[in-house]
Amino acid sequence: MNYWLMKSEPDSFGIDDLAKKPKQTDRWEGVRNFQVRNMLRDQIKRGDLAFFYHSSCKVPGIAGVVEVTTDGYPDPTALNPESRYYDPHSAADVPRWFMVDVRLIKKFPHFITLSALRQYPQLSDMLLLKKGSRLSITPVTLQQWHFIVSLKQ
DNA sequence: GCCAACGTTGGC
DNA sequence: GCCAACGTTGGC
Repeated sequence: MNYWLMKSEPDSFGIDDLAKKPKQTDRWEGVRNFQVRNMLRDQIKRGDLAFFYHSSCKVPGIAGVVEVTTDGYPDPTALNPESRYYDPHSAADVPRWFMVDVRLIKKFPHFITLSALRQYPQLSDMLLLKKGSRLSITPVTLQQWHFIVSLKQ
């Protein structure tokens, strides 16, 4: 079992939007970066856990925990010309983009801000905090995971 | 295969 | 809105 951090812009889809979905589950669609695609296709598995991170907003940070409920499977929005995620280079028989489903496990009672995360030397190696790190999904180590979930809430 | 130009991400 | 950092594209 592995741990991840998944970014979403709360202005378009935040943790409260996930909470309103049936079964508090939704597709994590629209990833269009090859490194992240490879993670979704090959590494992220049903049963993995991930932090739900709010990015590109007034106060970025971790809002809660989600569970990955599927292995990676082809992202149908890539084939839909009406979708903002449409990719004309994608084809049904050769899927180019992948996604997983996620289910809300817990919204943190207190949002953990990015600036707070940066204060802990225990997290200095966290990929999210590395300069220039822009991937929308990053791995989290077991140690980092336990440290963050144990922060006073 | 190189690399300039361009596009995107995302914190600030 | 700015801009650093990084990814992608495409001419050569």
